[in-house]
Amino acid sequence: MGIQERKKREKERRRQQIIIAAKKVFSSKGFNKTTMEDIAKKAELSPGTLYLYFRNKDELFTSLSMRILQYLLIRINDIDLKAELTSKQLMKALKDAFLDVYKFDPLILVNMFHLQSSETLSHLSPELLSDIHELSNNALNSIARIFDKGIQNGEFIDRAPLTMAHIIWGMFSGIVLWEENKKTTQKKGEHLKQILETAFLIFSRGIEKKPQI
Amino acid sequence: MGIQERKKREKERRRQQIIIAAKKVFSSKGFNKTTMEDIAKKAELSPGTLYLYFRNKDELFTSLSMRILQYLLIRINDIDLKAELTSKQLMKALKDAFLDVYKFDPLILVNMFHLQSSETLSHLSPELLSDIHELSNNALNSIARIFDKGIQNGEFIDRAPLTMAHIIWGMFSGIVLWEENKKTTQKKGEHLKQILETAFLIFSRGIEKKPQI
Amino acid sequence: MGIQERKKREKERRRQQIIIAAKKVFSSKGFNKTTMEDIAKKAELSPGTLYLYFRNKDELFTSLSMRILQYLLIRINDIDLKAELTSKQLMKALKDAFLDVYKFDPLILVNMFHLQSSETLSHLSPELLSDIHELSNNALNSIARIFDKGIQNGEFIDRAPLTMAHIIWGMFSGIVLWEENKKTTQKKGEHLKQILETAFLIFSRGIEKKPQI
Amino acid sequence: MGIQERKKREKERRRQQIIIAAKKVFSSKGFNKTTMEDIAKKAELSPGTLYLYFRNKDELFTSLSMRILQYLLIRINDIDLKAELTSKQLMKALKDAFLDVYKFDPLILVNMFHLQSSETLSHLSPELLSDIHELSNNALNSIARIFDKGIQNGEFIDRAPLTMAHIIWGMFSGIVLWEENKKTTQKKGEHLKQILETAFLIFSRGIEKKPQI
DNA sequence: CATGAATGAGTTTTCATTCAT
DNA sequence: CATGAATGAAAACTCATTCAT
Repeated sequence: MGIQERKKREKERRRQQIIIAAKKVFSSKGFNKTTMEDIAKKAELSPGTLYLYFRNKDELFTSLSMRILQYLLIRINDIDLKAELTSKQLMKALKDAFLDVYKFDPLILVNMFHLQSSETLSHLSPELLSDIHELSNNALNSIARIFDKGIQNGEFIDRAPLTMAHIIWGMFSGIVLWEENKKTTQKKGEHLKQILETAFLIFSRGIEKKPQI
Repeated sequence: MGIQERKKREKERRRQQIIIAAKKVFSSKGFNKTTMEDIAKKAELSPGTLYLYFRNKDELFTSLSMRILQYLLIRINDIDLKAELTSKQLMKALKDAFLDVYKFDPLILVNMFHLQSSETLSHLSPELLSDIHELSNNALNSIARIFDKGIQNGEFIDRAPLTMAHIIWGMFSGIVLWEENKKTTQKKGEHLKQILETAFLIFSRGIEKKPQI
Repeated sequence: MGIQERKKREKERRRQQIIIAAKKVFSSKGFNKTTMEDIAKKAELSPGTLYLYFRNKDELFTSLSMRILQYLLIRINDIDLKAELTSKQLMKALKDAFLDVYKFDPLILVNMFHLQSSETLSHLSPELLSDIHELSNNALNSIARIFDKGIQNGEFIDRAPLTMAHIIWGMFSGIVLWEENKKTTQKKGEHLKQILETAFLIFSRGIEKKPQI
Repeated sequence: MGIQERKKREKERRRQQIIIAAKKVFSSKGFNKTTMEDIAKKAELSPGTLYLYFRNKDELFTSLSMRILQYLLIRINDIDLKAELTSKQLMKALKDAFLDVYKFDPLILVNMFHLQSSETLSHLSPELLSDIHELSNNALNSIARIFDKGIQNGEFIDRAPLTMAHIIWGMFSGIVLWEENKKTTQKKGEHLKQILETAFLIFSRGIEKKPQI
């Protein structure tokens, strides 16, 4: 059984290797221009091997997107709700989590939006599909719990916490996408971190009953 | 010259026809999976004809994005700053403008984010490229002017108005993207209008010095 | 409408061109080793063009098989039942038809047996599938009618005419396959025409109530 | 040497295991679409193991065909020519032998006809090739001897007995192939046993000088 | 002996684009 | 202007076979 487990771990490691290679190619070539052969070369594997770990190209790219969701989920869950953090402190922690997600991989967010076509979806295995749903729902629910705490406290305005979660995630990813976009099209772009800081400030003030500053 | 003008108008109309067809196909198949033939079929034209109106596929898709920016710009510019509107009323008008943009075309927004892949942009003609930049800058500047008024008034917190414009646009498009995404992947999705209303509420409270409610 | 019709005819002609090229390649390289590119080259077309006329490789090869069934059907239907032919003469005509089918294309018969796997079938369009069924059923029914005449006459033994049709077709194709097989494996093989003559003699005697010779 | 023999027996048993698995996969997927991995999976072995027992794919498939020839040969040779059987009785025995071959393995017959593609045969080892030839020649010669007896008796018409053997084998295998084919493509098909009975009746009458019934 | 991950050449298939009509 | 058949380069994907463990 030790052997079986080790093999499983190794298989998973290989998958991650490929995903990392794919991410690198994707970052430099863009989604459309990235071929399976490019990825194979970067991963120092043969094209055929990729298909031992991913059913098809769409599934490989989808797995890429899942990594960022997984990372977000981990970071969110790290924000310990049990500890005696004030809502203010929780919001700060949430902001940091999001900024880390961005640092983790600015371009992978872009990739996530390729998931939305039903054409792509139809190429995915049902398991992968439900994994994605579970992941994103978990992440949003975790965020919602943070807001809920503030609402219970009487510190936040009384709106559906899940809706708030959707808004903060939408705001975050929208800003990142838009600014990455600007960066490539106009070769400038405000300093993104600065924009995100302001965005989170506005959001925080927006949900607090008695915002200061 | 009357003839020339009519011809020009007709040419423009045909372009719009194609853009509309492209948008429809794109929304059901996704950017990557949409082929020129798909679009030609939907527009009831031959593939070759598409190339009489658009230099190549990338240019066609870019034109798609420009429509929404154009529409947004028109709606924003309709908000008359000279009139005796309070900042509150201006924010309300801004919200309505965004909601109209969404109603105008929920799916085309998604398309806009495909522009950012640098490989697409490198195929565009310089004119088209600068058109896009001008459009989006104009729109953002118009929004920024609204915020600026509120800041001058002392009603809004004192942050760079252009940054605020970026944030509201990012938030808006991010939420729309995310929810449209949910709709296709999970076949459900909160009622988007509701989410946007809450989002604008939070944003408004977030930038007001003394938020009520 | 004249134009439309001409185009349709030309399209059909092109299809036939491709089928003929495919047949040639198939005959010299064997089914498994024949690639789409081989066929394209032989037809002096590009690989992509093949896919304008056939959905995929299986469909192209299936169309190949249909030609022989079509040819058989034509030849069978040429045998005029109304004419004052004796059963004996009808059998002679039938034999000649089969020998012509063989001369038309000895190897294509082999190809027909690739149709039988459900895996292949699943790649075919439903229309093509039903075309095949219709064709083969028509051919068998036509043959059966010939036998029926002899049975009504009292010249043939009284067995289900359709069963007889199945038997003569099975006998014919089985012998052809087997001998073609021998030819390639053993580089010899009885003279096929001779064997078929004897086979038809035996069959004829077998169904006649009072066989001579 | 007892050990050696046991090892040899075990090796042979394993070969048979693989052949049986191959046959199952082959019958559902067809010759061309069957992969070595499919077979390995069905045999609950790894792909590599297959190559310990068979030089390559073609050799594996050829071995499949040999089984049925071996079985046919055994059954034919069981028909004891020395015993005081009339030609009629011999024909009956022959028919039973064929029906048994069919019952033994209806699908493997199909496989035999894939041997004929010359590209497959060129990959075979010379030993295997001559084994096949020997087997099939033996079987046909045995059948021919039965016919010869009837000819000598004056009961059968005077045609080359080997030709007759080819015809009966072709007829038999052709009918089986055709009907199996029908079964998979049309999901119906006359009852095969009935057709074969009629076929043998017709054949018997066809070769008898004075057919009854 | 057995494994099964890896290979990589070979194949099918796609699709933006062109061009003769 | 409009067509749509044809292109062909480029891409995705397959699978018989090998080999280190």
